[in-house]
Amino acid sequence: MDVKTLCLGALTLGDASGYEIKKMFEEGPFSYFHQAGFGSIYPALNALCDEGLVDMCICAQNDRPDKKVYSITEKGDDALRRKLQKKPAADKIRSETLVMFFLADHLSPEHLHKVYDGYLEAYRAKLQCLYEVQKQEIPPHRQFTSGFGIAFYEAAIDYMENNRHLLFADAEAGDQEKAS
Amino acid sequence: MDVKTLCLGALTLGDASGYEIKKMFEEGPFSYFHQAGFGSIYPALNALCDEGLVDMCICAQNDRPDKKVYSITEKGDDALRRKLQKKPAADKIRSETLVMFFLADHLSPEHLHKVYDGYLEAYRAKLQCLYEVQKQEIPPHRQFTSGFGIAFYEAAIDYMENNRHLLFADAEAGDQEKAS
DNA sequence: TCAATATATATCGTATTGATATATACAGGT
DNA sequence: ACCTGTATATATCAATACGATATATATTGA
Repeated sequence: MDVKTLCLGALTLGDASGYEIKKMFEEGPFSYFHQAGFGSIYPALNALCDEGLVDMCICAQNDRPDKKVYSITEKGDDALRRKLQKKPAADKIRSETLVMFFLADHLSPEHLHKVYDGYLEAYRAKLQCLYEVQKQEIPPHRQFTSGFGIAFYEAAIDYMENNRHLLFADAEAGDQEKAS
Repeated sequence: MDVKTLCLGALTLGDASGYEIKKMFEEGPFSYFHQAGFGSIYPALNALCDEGLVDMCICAQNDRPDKKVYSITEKGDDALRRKLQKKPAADKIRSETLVMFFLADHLSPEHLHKVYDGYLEAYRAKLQCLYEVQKQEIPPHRQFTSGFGIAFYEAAIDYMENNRHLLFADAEAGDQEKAS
């Protein structure tokens, strides 16, 4: 699924600028199952415009820089439906933090603690974002999607809190030896 | 975290060929938190070899094609430790399936059912892989890591089974109208 | 014998990432 | 008044990664 398809999907929620689409991936409804950066969103929107799948109009703002607002066309909606009719690719997860946990014996205990604390905090923040999303009135299939994210984050936070000792077992064994 | 670092990390578990490293990402211990394809693994191993971070020896096999077995050097282990001492980037999840669920109103009910069934099945298979990993004798910090994956997959499967009705709510409302 | 599958490496065009540049506007400190 | 930092907003580009394809050997089952 390329960024062009993702942008079309984002625009089915309403007209938006490239910057606003980026925020949907950063802290909005898409944030826990996909992401895209400016370097792929802006070229994608330009390409979609050239293909007639979205319309663009420049919107002047008083208190902020001007923005380009995009809206999906009927042709764009058809193209999106065609692209979504395919078999989805397998999920791709890339967690540098879990790589570090997996190789914890190659990290200093201080760094490992910092990484653990930062990860828990990031997950709690993400969970709060999702609670906000689900407060709004949304159709059932999107309740399902944001509920999925909530279930995932809650399980992850719960697991981390209750199994902390496994991760720090080696370091704490070292501490005990020092103390005795 | 680039593929070179990931390959170094994989080689801390023991000597391996490029093909074997790929399998670690596909169904092995790395499979639920990172992935890499041949197109990045083979060039990465060649680069690591040129830099002296891994050694390579060609291993002739009777019943299979020859393979190139790589092993991490002391210099490679130092380089890995240095790279792991940095702050990890935020997790990146890309799930085409969840994009489809989010845009379920743009899918045919038949396709949506197929995608749902396929996703559940894939998650159950992944969970079985992780149960196998955890059966083996592994140090506590790696029990933590595979346990994290198990907690995630169990929560996801549980959520999907218990909230199915939300995803298919629109389609079933349509069915009821037809039936009445 | 033929087709399919698993093992094994390699390459290449395309797409994405991540960093950087540019610019406007507002808020807060000195 | 001036400087810094932050938020908004768009754009570009080199380095990297992806995904498809090609090639080759060996085993298994029809």
